[in-house]
Amino acid sequence: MSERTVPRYAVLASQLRADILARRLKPGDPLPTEAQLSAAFGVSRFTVREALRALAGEGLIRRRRGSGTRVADGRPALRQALADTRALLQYAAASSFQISPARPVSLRAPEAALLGRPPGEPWLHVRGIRVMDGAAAPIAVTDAYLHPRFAPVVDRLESGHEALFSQLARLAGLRITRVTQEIQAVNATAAEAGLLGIGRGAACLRIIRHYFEDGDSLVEMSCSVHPGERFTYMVETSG
Amino acid sequence: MSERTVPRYAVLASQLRADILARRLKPGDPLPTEAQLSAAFGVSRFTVREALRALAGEGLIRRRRGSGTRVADGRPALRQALADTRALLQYAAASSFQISPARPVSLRAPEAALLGRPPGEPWLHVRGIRVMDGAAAPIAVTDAYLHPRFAPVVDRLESGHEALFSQLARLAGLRITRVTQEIQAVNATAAEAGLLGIGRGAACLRIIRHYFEDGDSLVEMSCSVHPGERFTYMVETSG
DNA sequence: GAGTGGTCTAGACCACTAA
DNA sequence: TAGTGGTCTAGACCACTCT
Repeated sequence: MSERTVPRYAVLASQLRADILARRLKPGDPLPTEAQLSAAFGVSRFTVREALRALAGEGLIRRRRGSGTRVADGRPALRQALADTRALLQYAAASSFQISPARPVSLRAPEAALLGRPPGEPWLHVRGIRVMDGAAAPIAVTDAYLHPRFAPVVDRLESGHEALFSQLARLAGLRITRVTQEIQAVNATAAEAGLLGIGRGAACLRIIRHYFEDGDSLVEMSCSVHPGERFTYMVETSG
Repeated sequence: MSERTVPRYAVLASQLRADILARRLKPGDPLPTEAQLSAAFGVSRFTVREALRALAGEGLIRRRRGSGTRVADGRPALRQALADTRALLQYAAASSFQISPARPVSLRAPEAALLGRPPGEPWLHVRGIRVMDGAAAPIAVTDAYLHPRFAPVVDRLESGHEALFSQLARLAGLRITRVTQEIQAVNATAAEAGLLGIGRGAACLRIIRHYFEDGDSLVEMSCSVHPGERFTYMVETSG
């Protein structure tokens, strides 16, 4: 009765990730060596390395030849929060999202251009406001567009901590394999300024995301606007 | 008389990358299968996969189980330009950078806070303006801070297409292993607006980068300000 | 059913770090 | 010098796509 289709390296990575996020392994602490992990979990060194590669890609650990592997220091919160679709979930978990009821729209010219889609295309529109846990002012206003095929389930979408695409995964078997993001600086419009509680013209980060399913079909788009002074996007890369 | 210390997968990746960037392989074109590449280059499948993994990470190719590997479509220009330090070089190659002479500074309070360093710390400061090839208006004004140990060579830094850290690699054996980036939206100051030819208060992307060498020693920092309407930061992730 | 990429094993040698 | 992570080989089985 063993699990299937979830790779062993992913299981191992989740376990180590949980240890780090729960601070059972603290910043600076050494991880077991590859040989030790390999023996302890009864998997090959390849599998161990795949797991550690994932964690390194998320910025959670740091590796050095000859020296070893240690838990990365630095803020554990939003750092590299958007490294991959798994990490996107963690980001969503630290904030909550108040959404409006979904309604069908056909893209008008300006939003079509913004999203890079043909005008008139049908989508399901949801407007959401994101607030970090414990904070008062919102960190984003988001316009999300869902593929019309989700029409039967959009009424069951809920506000809260769970990301939209995660809810859709549960409700409709959606499986995102790729996300593109375009990040730009824009001056807040009057409407955005009102929603975010900032001055008109204040600098904002606008992040346009396109979510693709297996086989490159576009299933969700979103345009988020974050107040400049309340939001920093962090990326870390090694190579 | 073979090369050393440059891994075979990196050689293979460079070769395929060059084919793609030179459009000998066009968007949508299929790449040879892993087995074919393995046979053609006389390396194991592992080595082929490491090379392809690198290209996929840069957003240059797209892979699908059962289906094959194809050159990614979409703008080849700045997309995922900052995926890793190698790609950073390509980004620098498509633009040129006019720099001022380096001079020693000790960080004043505001810039120290911005860069996350203690006030008074000694660095070598270089101011640079970046212009895309063939364009008139600049896409960035950058303040770079180099580690004082580079003092003997900073006079040999040149304007042009080569990135600062790449020049330092050549001149002083620098080897960057990690880069962190913080991206924020800010309103242009009067000084920035003047340098960039935009209106005061226009939304700009500010990217603060920290460059680390082997062993986590900080060797370069930079703060770049890009006009919002001329610069988009793109990220693509799969998982 | 043939062929693709994804996962995984059991080895090996090497570059590098630290003691 | 002993031990680390980085590279690499030669296999294997599987999930998936395409026909």
